[in-house]
Amino acid sequence: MSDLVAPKGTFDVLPPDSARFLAVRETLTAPLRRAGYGYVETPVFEDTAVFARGVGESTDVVSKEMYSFTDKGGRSLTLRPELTAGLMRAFIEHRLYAGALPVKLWSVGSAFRYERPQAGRYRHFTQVDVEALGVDDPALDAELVALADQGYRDLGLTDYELQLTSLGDATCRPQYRELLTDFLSRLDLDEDTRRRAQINPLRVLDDKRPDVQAQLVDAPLMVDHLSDTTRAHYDAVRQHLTDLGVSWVEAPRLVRGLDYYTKTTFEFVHHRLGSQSGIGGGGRYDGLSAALGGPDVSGIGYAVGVDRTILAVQAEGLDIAVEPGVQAFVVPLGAQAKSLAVTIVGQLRAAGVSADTVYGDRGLKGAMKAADRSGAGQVVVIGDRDLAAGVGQLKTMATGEQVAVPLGELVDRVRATVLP
RNA sequence: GUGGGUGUAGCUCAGCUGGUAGAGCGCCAGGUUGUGAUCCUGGAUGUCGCGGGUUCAAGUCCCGUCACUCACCCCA
Repeated sequence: MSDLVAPKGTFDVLPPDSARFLAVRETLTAPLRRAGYGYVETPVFEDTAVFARGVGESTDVVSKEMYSFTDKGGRSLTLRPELTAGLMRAFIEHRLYAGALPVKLWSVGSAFRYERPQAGRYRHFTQVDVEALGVDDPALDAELVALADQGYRDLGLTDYELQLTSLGDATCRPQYRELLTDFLSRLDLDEDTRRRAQINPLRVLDDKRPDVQAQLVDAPLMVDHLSDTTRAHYDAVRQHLTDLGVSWVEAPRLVRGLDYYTKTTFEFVHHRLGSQSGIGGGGRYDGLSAALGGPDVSGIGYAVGVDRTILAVQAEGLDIAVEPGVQAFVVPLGAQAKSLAVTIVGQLRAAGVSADTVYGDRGLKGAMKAADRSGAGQVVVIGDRDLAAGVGQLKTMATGEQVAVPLGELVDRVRATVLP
């Protein structure tokens, strides 16, 4: 084998599995298009400052997981570790905030983080990203959450839950943070955790270790210390979700690793995925636009991990999008028939029928085997004997029946049989 | 960054206490010089992850290394 392999933590998506990848991406994004969200593409790399200022210097993502490099012009660029900051940068750069609000956008694409690979965690992964910018309305929070949920349900997923909480805002979070810091300072924690408590005390709350959790049972929770406006916002979001028929569980210890989240915060957790169980998540962010030099507007968004969602689909045994193959196949015998076969295949395709033929030297048996594998229901066999008679043999694979059809009528006949 | 497991054919894996590499599936061909999916027969494909050591002899034992994988951490 060659010593050239896909980089650590990356993988290739190949047929037939790639059909599942396309189908999942399509199903997850269809609800967004139905809800009036517009498609956006932004660069895969951005000025490093977009993420440093947007995602937050204190986050693990920025402080140790970014693929940053200096280009030949001396610019510091970074492969995007998530899509939200780049979309927000575009929102500001093109002054979309000056138009009708909210601005509803979606995107899908690659993101990169330098992490230790694990089940469901890759250095290159694909996210569907959705943002509704410029309006702070709990109904909009609920819409986004419901759209994410709809995507999962359309895939047939059932063994997951929506975890929901509120992270407060600029007025109540600092107060709560002090309370929590004070509480944590009295606990018996290892040095790593202590350091984490200083950088972002909220993150200690979702530590998975039992001994840590045991100490946290009496920890103060953000939801108990929300300001009146934040409380009202959160209550309204939950009421809207109920009205939309979306179920959730309260997750007062839910934390997000990105600094910009405020108020509504949520995560979809799948139950059969091992430790990387979050298949999507997001929340509202009040400070992100301003942090990137834009106007002080609020926004809400979420990201769905396409790769993890595929793992969830497989874990639930949902057989999505088996490769359909082609509808028709042409088997030529001899050089003369071969050029006719190429022509017929071209005509079939132009007529909207998916079709294929054999390439390379194959005997009839091998060619029929290829026809079988192609999934074609209708197979045209043309040999010298048929050419002399001016016909092709049209075979229905399921029944084995075969009839002679005049060459001039073959394409129409196949199309009539195959297309509704 | 820390810890556990695993590396043998395209895939899934077997290979006992060291004796010179196998099965099933898949692929190709023949049986059927004009017919697939079944059946029968045959064939191709391996630096046994890599490097070093012990030994007459290493897939097997020892050391190192890399990769994959799972968990912590982190998060989609």
